[in-house]
Amino acid sequence: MNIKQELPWDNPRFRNWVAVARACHVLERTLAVKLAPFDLKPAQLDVLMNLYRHPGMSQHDLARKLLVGRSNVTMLLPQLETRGLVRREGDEKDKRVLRLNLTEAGEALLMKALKVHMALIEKAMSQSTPEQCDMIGEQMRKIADVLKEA
Amino acid sequence: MNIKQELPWDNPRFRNWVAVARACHVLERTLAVKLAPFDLKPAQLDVLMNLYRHPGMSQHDLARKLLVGRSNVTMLLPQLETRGLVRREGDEKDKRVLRLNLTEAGEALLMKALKVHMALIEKAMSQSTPEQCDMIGEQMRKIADVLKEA
DNA sequence: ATCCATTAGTTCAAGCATGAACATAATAGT
DNA sequence: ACTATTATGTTCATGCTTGAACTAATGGAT
Repeated sequence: MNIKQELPWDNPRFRNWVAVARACHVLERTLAVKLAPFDLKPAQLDVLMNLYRHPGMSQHDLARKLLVGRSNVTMLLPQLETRGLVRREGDEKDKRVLRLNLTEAGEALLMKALKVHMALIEKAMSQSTPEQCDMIGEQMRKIADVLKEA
Repeated sequence: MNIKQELPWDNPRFRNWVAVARACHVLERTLAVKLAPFDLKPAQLDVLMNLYRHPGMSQHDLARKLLVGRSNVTMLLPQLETRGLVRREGDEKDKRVLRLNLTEAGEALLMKALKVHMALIEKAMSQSTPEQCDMIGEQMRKIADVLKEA
């Protein structure tokens, strides 16, 4: 049997996925640079975005949304809390969980950072027609679903 | 002026890009799990793949291909060299550069790991038609180009 | 009531990636 | 030839993420 059985580089799926990964990587790095003036990392912006959309969520739920470990959330939050961007208060009924909310300052900073994030994504996706863009999103959601069951 | 000027969540481009980022994230994590039996990280597999396709490349070139810093490559290579997967020899003409090559063992391990990688990507992209898949790749390459000039 | 399993959050050590500062080699200008 | 600039690779301190081990609270079974 041939060692070099149909090399991946000849496979369209492979080549195209590599392109996806590269685009993600580049956009992530670029975002990090653009967020530096706000003293925010992409991961921190993700936290603020999720708390804005889901006020009062627990750290566990946040970790699942962000696709990271619970310990990561534990390490991430104190920084934001100390900076007065996030408020963390224990749940009355279940004393294990901590309810997370944005402060005024947190929401204000989020709005400023979102403008930068939006502008970057607009720039990146401006190459695609709305139909192409929707199709990409649809396929990517399918991929995430398929892999989550793996 | 309204603080909540057209929130990003209503913007198709934003929503769809978030899907791209999530899909990337999930696939990367899944790949890490599937590569564990080979004692390989995704980043290390990337190195092997690039050395296979571009034998004799320098560390600087490798760093650019991988979109990482030069120091990262410096930290990454000794592990692979010690394991006998990669050979590093100084260039004759330019004594600054180190020429990188896969060993027999490195190539053999790469082939095994590639099967896993390919299978994962096949599974993920099997949802898309070949036309959709190509279109996605094309758009993503455009995105990477647009952002690199940023 | 008591025990056991589950769940939320924390702590900690290890592994990675980064950027700045550095050493060395090549090159261009004079 | 001599100097200044540029390029390659390394070192090191920092910060991020992870997974395993831990504490504490909840809930269900007997």
